Amino acid sequence: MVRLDPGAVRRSILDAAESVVLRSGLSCMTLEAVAAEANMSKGGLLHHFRSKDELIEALVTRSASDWRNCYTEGYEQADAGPGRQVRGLLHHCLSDAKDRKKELQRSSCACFSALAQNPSLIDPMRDAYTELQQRVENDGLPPGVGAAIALAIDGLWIYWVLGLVKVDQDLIERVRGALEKMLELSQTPAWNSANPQQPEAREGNSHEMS
Amino acid sequence: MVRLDPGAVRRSILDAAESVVLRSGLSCMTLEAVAAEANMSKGGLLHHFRSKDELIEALVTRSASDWRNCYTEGYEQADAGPGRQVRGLLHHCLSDAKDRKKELQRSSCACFSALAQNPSLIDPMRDAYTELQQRVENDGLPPGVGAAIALAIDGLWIYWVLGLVKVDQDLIERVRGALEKMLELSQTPAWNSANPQQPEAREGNSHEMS
DNA sequence: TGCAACCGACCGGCTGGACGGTTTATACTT
DNA sequence: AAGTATAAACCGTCCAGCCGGTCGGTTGCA
Repeated sequence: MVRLDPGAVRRSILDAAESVVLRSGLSCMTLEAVAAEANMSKGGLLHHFRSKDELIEALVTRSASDWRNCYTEGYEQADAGPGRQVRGLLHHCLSDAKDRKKELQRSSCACFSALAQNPSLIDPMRDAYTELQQRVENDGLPPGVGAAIALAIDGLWIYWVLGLVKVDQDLIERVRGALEKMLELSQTPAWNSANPQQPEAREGNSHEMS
Repeated sequence: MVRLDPGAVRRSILDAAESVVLRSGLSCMTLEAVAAEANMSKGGLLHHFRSKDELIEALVTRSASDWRNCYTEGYEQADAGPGRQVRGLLHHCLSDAKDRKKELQRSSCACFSALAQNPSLIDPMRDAYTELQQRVENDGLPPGVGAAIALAIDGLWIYWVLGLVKVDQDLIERVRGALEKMLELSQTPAWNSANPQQPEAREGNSHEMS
């Protein structure tokens, strides 16, 4: 048995926890179950995570950082110019990179479940999403376009993660096609001459949804 | 004390359960806590729901039916013609009908949490979303457009429900504006002449995300 | 009288966590 | 090289609290 670096054990425990959640749901994510999945005893597990809450927190943190990596990678791989982040998302998140996506799905799914259990741990996740929102707003596109595209991608993603609709490759391609056309047209004069029905005079409330 | 119709008690219990989940998270949704919130004893609660699972199932079912009502109402209120369902969504789901939205948020949030506990209860929710997906695909718009708009709206909705980003009225308006322009342009020749980067030759895999 | 609504005490199983002990690997000493 | 010290990693048992669910009883409307 080769000595692993300390982080590796923690990672393998987190993997185990995700497996348990994915297989049987959050209510089955007991310390014992996680320990068994990680091939160790509960005592050993508690040596690495001082409490169940700490384990859950680590789960969320890792998932947030995975997500952050995902969209920054997408950004870096996209050509420079307006809409770089959005193009990165479209290519990176709707691509066929099966394995990485599987991993992200695992972690996202477990993370959402964990957050349901303890909503106060949402901060790292919110930070990641808020950062993406800002990146996309400052992407050199007309207002709302980047946000709309990012939202659609996230919607698709969450549908998939939660199993709310069957997300097949056809749906992905149709959506991707529509979003790409939107992206392209948003950079032509046609976009600004478009005349969506007048937003009826907004009454002065500035209430926020949340 | 006026005699309430039997459904009313069940509804008030469901309301109580949602309140508990919203206030303290799923892990605090014990029968005792729900009963207390509903001003009755645990025994009384169990008289109306034979088990906790039955309570959760009712929570999910009600939330799914609320959601279904939301988008069918939107449809009915929209003018006939292509994109009716999508326009209904845009108007209905991104509108200022604060109260109804608050209610929907409550039920959605609690429902998602409950689903984390027992994923096998997802069916009614999936049915509602799948139906919407179909309605939107058969809405007389170019392929993908309706789906993309519905997804963006849902993404926004889920962001808000889960508290993943701060969804303020400005963001809503920007997104709504972009989606409405997309909707309009999708019905002009400019849409079909748009030439999104060729989807690279699809390899023959037809794997689905889920 | 009957029946539905409701109460609250109780039970048993589960689970998080504490804890004392054991193994294993590295560091230090001679 | 051999012995020894030290600490980290890990184990398995135990306990106490919690929580879902049961059940016998009570109330109050029809």
